Amino acid sequence: MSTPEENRSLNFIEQIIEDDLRTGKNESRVHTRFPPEPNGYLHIGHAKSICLNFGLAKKYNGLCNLRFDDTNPVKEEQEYIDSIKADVRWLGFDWEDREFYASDYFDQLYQWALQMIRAGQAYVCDLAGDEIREYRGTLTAPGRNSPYRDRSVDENLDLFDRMKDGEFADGSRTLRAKVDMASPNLNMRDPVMYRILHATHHRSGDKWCIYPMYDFTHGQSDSIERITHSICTLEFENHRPLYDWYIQQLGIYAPRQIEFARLNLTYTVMSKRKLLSLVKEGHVSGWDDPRMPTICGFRRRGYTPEAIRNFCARIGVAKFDGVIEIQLLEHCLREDLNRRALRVMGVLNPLKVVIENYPEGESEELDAVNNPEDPEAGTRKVPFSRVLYIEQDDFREDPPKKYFRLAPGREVRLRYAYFITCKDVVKDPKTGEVVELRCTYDPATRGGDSPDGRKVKATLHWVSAEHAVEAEVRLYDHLFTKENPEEADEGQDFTANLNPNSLEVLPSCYIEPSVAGAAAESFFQFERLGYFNVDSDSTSKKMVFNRTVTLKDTWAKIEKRGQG
RNA sequence: UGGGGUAUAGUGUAACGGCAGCACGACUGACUCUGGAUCAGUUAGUCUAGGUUCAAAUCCUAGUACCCCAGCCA
Repeated sequence: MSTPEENRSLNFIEQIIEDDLRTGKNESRVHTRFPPEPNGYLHIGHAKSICLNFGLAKKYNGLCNLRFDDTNPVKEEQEYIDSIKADVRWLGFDWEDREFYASDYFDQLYQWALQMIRAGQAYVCDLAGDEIREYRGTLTAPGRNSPYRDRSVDENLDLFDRMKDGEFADGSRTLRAKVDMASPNLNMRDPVMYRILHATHHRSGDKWCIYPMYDFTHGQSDSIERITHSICTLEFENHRPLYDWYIQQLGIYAPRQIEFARLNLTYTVMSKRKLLSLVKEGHVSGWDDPRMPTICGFRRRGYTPEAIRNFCARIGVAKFDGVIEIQLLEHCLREDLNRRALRVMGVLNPLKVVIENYPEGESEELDAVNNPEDPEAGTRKVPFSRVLYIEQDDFREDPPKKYFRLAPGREVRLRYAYFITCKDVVKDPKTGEVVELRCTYDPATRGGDSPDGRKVKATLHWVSAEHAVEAEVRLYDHLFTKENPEEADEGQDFTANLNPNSLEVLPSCYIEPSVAGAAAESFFQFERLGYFNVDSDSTSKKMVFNRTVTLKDTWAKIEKRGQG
């Protein structure tokens, strides 16, 4: 038995594995697998499973397979297989040559079905779908045996053969395991092993018109691949007795199924069915819409694989079915991006600033550091001239208490440039809106420090109007307004909780010229505005940036507190 | 009136009969050419009721709450 010291900080799966390793089970091998059904794109919940399965294999010097659980041809497509492989790779995992398909086991599975028929453990059932349901009984009442349960082996063999040969219509017959119609576990009440499906499979084509069910496939696939620990989510707990039963009847290598709680995140949904409907009903632009919790959605949004992997490591693995706050994921991203994102200056909502005492038609270049946290990131030149843009939020005509930024008569620093003082405010005569600031600069403060030791309370980011890159910026908010959109009001569609303000497009933003030509999916922190990612999917002529995540905004907090 | 699971600060996760710890969040303060970051600090927890024990989150008993299962989906 294990001692507490050895087990400290291991999750429950690691404890099982280490116990197995100690007792020499499975020849002391660790072999896991990630087994998606190719019927949709991978989401952040799959990332948890991927990190777990590949992570465990790596930690214990084992292997992890990629296996497509493709036993239902009507839902599966090659497009999904391709996206799944791309997403797993992007996350940073490698299945090497171990890319498997349950459909490659169809022949073997068929032989095993024959073996069970011969052993009197399986029979062809002529009951229709609703009849099977009726015979199954309910949660509290036992089921009844099918009238076809006692067919002879020969008749079963003959019928099953003819099922395979396409003699019968979809739904007219099934192959069922003879287990126990009175079992309290409904999965054991003579589960269907094979159904008739005259459908073209994305890989095996029209070779088969009968397809094995999940339960008759998964454990055997694990067994064939000699998986030691078959890790799946909690809803399969009720299937474990069947998983074990098939393997025992067949007398084949027995992997161990272990269940853990799937990931739930606040302000989003995770079920493939719901994500599919968001795509199909046009609530989002596609599976890779930056608001989607899909892996490719997060990628386009500007999440890094490192951040997602780190997130998966932090949330841990347990059997408690809870909900993780999205703030933790955002924290992991900020943590990563803060280290690596280049800082550039950008203005989302421009306010024109004219430096009255700066000569017209002239400009100069100033040195700016690329990342204050990383000296190796170096410096760059930023052009300065008479007409600039600053952020509208950085000026208040009538500043509230504790507001340190620009206001009439006030002096602030333009980052890496000069101290400026606001002398005058120009308003639109019709709307009264502030449209321009007239300022003066102090040439002695070049670079951002005053030789006389004068201090300013705020530092603003800015861009030179004539040099700036015009860009389109997309600001994203949570996809749903509710923390748990699944808990929609009784009978209400979950889409009722979609956030109508989840996407805001700012068409006329100005970014300093150093970003020009930046590669897609590179990221920046626009000083104080958040982290941004160059969008790879842009059809606009301008550069398009997605805001990946905001910085923590202390001013918003101060303001809020003032009101409260 | 069935079966299978799960309960530890707001959230997630440790502690495996011996000081309830960590992270995120929230709140204070320091520092700062980003009101960011960083640093320091504060906050807050064992589902309930009994029992065993010198000692219980942990073992026992009885409850309670929540999740999953009646697809020819996975």
